[in-house]
Parts: sequence; structure tokens; C-alpha cells
Amino acid sequence: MAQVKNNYQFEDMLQKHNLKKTAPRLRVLSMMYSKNTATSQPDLESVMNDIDRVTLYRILNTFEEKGIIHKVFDLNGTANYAVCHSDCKENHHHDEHLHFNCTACKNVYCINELNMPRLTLPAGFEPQAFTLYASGLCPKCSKKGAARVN
Amino acid sequence: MAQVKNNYQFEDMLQKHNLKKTAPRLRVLSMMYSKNTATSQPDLESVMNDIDRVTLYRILNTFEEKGIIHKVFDLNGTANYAVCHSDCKENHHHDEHLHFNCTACKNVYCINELNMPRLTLPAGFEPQAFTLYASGLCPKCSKKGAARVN
DNA sequence: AATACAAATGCAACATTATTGTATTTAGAA
DNA sequence: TTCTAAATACAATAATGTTGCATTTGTATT
Repeated sequence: MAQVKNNYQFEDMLQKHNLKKTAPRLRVLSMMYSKNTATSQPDLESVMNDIDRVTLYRILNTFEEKGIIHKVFDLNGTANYAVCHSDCKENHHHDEHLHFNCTACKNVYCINELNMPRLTLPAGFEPQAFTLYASGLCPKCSKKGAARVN
Repeated sequence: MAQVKNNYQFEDMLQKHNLKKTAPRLRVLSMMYSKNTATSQPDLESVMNDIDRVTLYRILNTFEEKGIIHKVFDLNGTANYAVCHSDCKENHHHDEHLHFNCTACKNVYCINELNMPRLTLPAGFEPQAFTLYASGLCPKCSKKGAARVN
């Protein structure tokens, strides 16, 4: 479920990363923590439509650099942003989890409850990070019996 | 390595899919089959700079629908296109292989020699397709001793 | 070989997503 | 309260992708 945090906690988060507490940043944090799915850039932009687009991009980039959020592209190549779980450090993400992209509601879920399989690659390849994508129906949409694509 | 095919074979491919044999299509096929990596949309566009951009997009979409190529987004969300291996049918891709994105040369390799691990997801999720991404150094770049990012 | 027609291309216009530079505003320290 | 670096807002531009339509072309048919 969505991690519930209050405004004081968001202010602490910013402070810990040496970021100024500004209204746009707090709103972005509040929105992202209120959901249990990643948020697409278009969604963010329409919800935060009174914040300048460029400011939004810069906030997202800053948060990503600081390890507060991570970016994940969905099956359509659309950028989605999700809050990182605990062990992401600055410029050093640990987002090697499964990203589940629902084909009906389009939501992207970060599934941390699953450990990534370590694979052996053909000779010569030196992998540093893995990400696994799955697509299909999420619990909500499969319950609706929806094979339909919205 | 790159699959070597001649122009007659490309013409056959088009014919088998009920596509007209046109110069732009043959050139796209020729380019994509000459490589052992996926080709990014920007690369395609600069190499095929005398073909109309829209035509190129439409050719790629058509080829994808017909199961001739598949689209894969790299770690930067850039669209890349790669030739499908044998068992892709129209509107029904079997591209559940590992995509390896080299952080140095940026190339995307389709690694078919690896079978996808089947994973058990949390209750409610109904996965229909999996794709695995890895990033790191490809054989060429790791040989160069290049941890550098171009 | 000429014709006819659907399919494919080329062109124009536009939409969306993202970046860069700079002026203005503001959070937080002094 | 003042000062300054940081953050935001605004303007301009780049990159990527889509839609509609006129023109051209591959190919089936005569």
C-alpha cells in the first residue's frame, strides 16, 4: 500500500538531502507517496499544472539524483517515477525489482517482494544491473475481469 | 553475429507479409539485418536521412505489426528496433529475451541464448509477458577496459 | 504493354516530451 | 533584517512522434 507520510516527514526528507523546503517539492513528494504505483510524467504534469513544466522536470531530476525517487519507463516508453525504497543512496540506485505494467489501467507497480534472479550471460558481457519488466493485469483490473485495454 | 541476407531475401520477406517491395523498406531491412545490435530511432533517422521521417516511422510500425522487428526501449527511454528471431507472428511477438544495454557504447543487444526465468508474482497479478533488462559493459567495451561512459 | 487501383511515400502541420539559458523570487544562513 | 545561493518562472528551442492529405508507385488485371 501507499506509504503514509505527513508534511513534516517530507520536510525532513528534503532537509536530509540538503534540499530547500519549497512548495512545489513538497507537493511532488506528497503526491508520489500517496500512491502505490509509479506516476507517469503526463499525470504529474496535469496534476501539477500550476507548477512550471521545467521546474517539475528539474525537481524530478534532483530527486532522482538524490535517490529519493527512481525513473522507470513503461512499455510505451513513457517515463514514470516512483519513490525509492530505503536503500537508495545518492547517485546509486538499488531499484533492481520487478516493474509490473498493467495493460488495462496502464499503472506501473514496483514489486519489491521479489528477489531478482541472477543470470549468467554469454561470455564477455559484464552486467552491472538488472531490471525485470512484466506486463499483464494488475489485481484491480484482473478482478474486474477486464481483458479489455482502456 | 549479424544475419547475412541479400536483397532477394529481403524482397521475399516483404512479399511473404503482403508488403510492397519499395526502396525505403528494403533499405531499412538491409540496415537492421547488417547489425547484431538493435538500432535506435535517432540512428535510423540519421542514416536514412533522405527518407521522410514519417515514412520511416510508418515502415517501423508496419514491420513491428507484421512481426518482422520488435521495439525495445533502452535505459534512457529511447526507442530501439531489432529484427525478430524466427517465431514472431503477426501481432504476436515472442521477444521475451534479455535486452542488454551497454553503458559505454549504448548499444542494445538481444540475447536469445537465455531462457527467461518464470517468476511467481504476488497474489492478484496476472502476468502475460516478461522482459528482462540488463545494463553494464558489452564484450567489445569490457575488452577495451572501458568503465568510462562515452 | 497499358490501365487501374490500392498501397506507400512525401509533405505540411501539429502534439508531446524534454532541454538550455536567463531573469526573478525565495529559503535559510549570517 | 540583510544577503546570497538555490530554486522557480519564463522564453526559446530541440527531439520525438502523430495525423491528414496529395502525389507517386508497385502490382494485379486486362
